[in-house]
Amino acid sequence: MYFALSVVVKSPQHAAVPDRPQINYPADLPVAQRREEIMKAMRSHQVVIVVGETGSGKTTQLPKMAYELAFEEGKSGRIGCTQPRRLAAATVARRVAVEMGTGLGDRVGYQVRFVEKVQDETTIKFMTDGILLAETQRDRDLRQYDTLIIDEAHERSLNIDFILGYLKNLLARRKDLRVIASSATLDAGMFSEYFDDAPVVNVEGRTFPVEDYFLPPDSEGEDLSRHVARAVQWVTDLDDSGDVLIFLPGEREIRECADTLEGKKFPNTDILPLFARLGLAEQERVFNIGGSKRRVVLATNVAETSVTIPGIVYVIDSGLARISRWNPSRQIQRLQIEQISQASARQRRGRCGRICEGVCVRLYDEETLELADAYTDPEIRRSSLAGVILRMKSLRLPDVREFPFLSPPSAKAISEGHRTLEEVGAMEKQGHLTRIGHQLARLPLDPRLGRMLIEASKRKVLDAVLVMVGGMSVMDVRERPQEKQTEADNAHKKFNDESSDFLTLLHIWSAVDSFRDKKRFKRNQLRKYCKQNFLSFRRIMEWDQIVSELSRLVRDTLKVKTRPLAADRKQWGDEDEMHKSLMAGIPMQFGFWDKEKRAYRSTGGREFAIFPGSGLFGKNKPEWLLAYELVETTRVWARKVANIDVKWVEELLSHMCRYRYHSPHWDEHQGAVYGKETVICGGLTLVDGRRVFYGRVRPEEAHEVFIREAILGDGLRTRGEFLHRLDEVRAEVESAEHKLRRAGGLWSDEAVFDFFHVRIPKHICTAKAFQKWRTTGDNEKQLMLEVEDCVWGEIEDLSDFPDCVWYGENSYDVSYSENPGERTDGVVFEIGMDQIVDFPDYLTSWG
DNA sequence: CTCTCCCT
Repeated sequence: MYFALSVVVKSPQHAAVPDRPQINYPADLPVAQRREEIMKAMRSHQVVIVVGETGSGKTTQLPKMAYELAFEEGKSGRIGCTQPRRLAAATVARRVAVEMGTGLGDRVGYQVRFVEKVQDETTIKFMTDGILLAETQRDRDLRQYDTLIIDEAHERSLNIDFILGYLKNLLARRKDLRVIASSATLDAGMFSEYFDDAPVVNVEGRTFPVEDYFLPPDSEGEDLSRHVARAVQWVTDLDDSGDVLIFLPGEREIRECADTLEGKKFPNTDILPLFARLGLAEQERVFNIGGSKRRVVLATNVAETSVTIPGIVYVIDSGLARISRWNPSRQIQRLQIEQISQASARQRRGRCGRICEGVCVRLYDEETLELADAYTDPEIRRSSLAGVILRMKSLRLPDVREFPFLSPPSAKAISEGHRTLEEVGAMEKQGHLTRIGHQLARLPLDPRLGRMLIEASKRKVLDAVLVMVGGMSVMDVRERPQEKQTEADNAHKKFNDESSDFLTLLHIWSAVDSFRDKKRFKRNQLRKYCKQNFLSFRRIMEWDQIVSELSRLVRDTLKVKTRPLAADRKQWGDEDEMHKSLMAGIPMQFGFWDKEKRAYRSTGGREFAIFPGSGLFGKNKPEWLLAYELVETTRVWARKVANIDVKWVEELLSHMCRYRYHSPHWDEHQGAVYGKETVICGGLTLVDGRRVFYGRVRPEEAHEVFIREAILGDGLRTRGEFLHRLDEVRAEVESAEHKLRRAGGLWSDEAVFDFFHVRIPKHICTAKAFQKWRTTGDNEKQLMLEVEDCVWGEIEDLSDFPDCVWYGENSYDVSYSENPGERTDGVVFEIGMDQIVDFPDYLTSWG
């Protein structure tokens, strides 16, 4: 039931434009009925907001309207239509191509990662929003487009928010550009206000009514699976044939609920789990409708947006979802179960009522729904901003804080993004991109992963690290079906590397690689191998494509050639160098096993445990680990780890280490000043009290210790003439002290220290260097000190304190000492036995 | 002793 709209080609001067195909709008689509209104709004405004629920047909019909309008205005540029997901971009393009009667890739085309079906004459181009974003790097004004349609804007992904902000700026520069933001959200006011009161066109969905029921947990505090079972029973009592879709937060809950439901033995029922990590075959079971059994699908959020399950009559909503939130100050991704927003609840409810009237059973009460957030926080408020900031810098956009984001990110998140970029050497303190930063901006990777590649190229281990980085950027290729967990674990064991999950990736790669004939995979054999070994064929293919793409880009941006990873491990390259390369991207992601705490302690006071999916899980804990990604669920898990040598941290991160030096002392045997060194990085002690040659690290302090302990403390093995002089002077001063009854009151170590300090060159702190200097030229002469050099101020007249007293013909030696309380305290005359008789009495009272 | 979902 289609009806054709006759359209008149207005102006013949655009005859050069290719033949215009007749544009038909399926009349049963609500959006077709709003065509006039939408086109009118587009004629009079640069930006139009179209709000339409699923089934309104906006995704397929808006591009055609924009095409019609562009033709009417004689524009020849493209209409770009973005989609959040690759599959959607491809399938929508195919549909629209059919509706417009052209081949895919001709007038209507699409581009997603790895696939480009676009030619010069392509006028309507569907693409993922990531592709459009990438195009801003090559063409800042997006000149190829006259119109851009941003679909599913309500999803508020990082890409969408960035594109909206970018377009807001671009619209001022390009008055000819037309933008349509299309959203399923009721709150179009926000978008409208954002785009300076852009008109909003509402299009109703083509859906059947859905009844709502609230079935909160019973007063006993029943657990989720019993609660779900009760809801399924409730639905079954109503109708035992309509298919049911149940929204649960995660795989574990799905598994538990599946077990409980199986136990209840509902008649004629298939229990089908559905989540993104599920193997292809198991996912496909969800799409096979028309069987005789009633299907109960237990799904995560995949079923909310990404996967549309046909034939659903009943939705059971647990009201829960795992939501990822990046904690910028701890640099940990939290993945906790949360109450979903009202918008998300509405989306889940909308998954039924598409083929007939539906029922939505909510496992919470009405008040909970009313109290829930209106919208899920947009992704930009929940993610690390390093990548976004890098991209903005590379596009030479103004500061992040001034960028017109729909929801501006927090100051904390912004500064963390900057810090991360600085950490990997992409940005200087002042905020300028470095050479590395510019290179990273050209790689379709998280900046941290890109940094690993750059480092690997320097360290000559690029081929291996390319495979590792590719493996880290795809979902785990290992599959672990519920029924065959131990079987899968056993199959995976042969890939496990005992010290590194990153090497495990290489082991898997090289196993898969053997199914290549030259460059191409022998697909059938590989598929069989994957099945036998519990690997995901699809994700392996994706991995392979990413590695090829990256090696091409690395060749262009880093000007380095790559080669396929060798079959023989011995030719992979230096494994230490590989791990050092990884560390360049995730410098602060290491930790050590704290035996007492029984946990890994990481930088910034963080703690983590090895994720059970790691090959290092349950083994004797390596002392130092490198951890890619910390995720907090039931506890903080490190997903992929490798054993590292703590020395690497110091070697690579000396600029982030704090070095503390203490206990310098003169080592007479070595003839040098040694001390202790403690190295701390991110609050972790890497090295505690390592002996260090002090002259290297603290030359001034070492020089002082040398003077005090080697010279003043008599610690030199080769004593020069000046030291004998020192001894003499010291004795002289000491004697004066006794005469004056001022022990220690004249001699000043500090004065002597100063004497040597100004005369001995600053760099000298070893016996050898000193000896060389002292024996050169007249240097030693400078060191011959006098009494005046060793005392504070002037010495009083000592003529009243003779060392020898004459009486008649006899001379008596006199010594002085200050030993209060002792017999030797005071003046001592040395009188020979033969002299006693002549010793004058008055002398003893002298003084 | 286990973790939502996309994208360049």
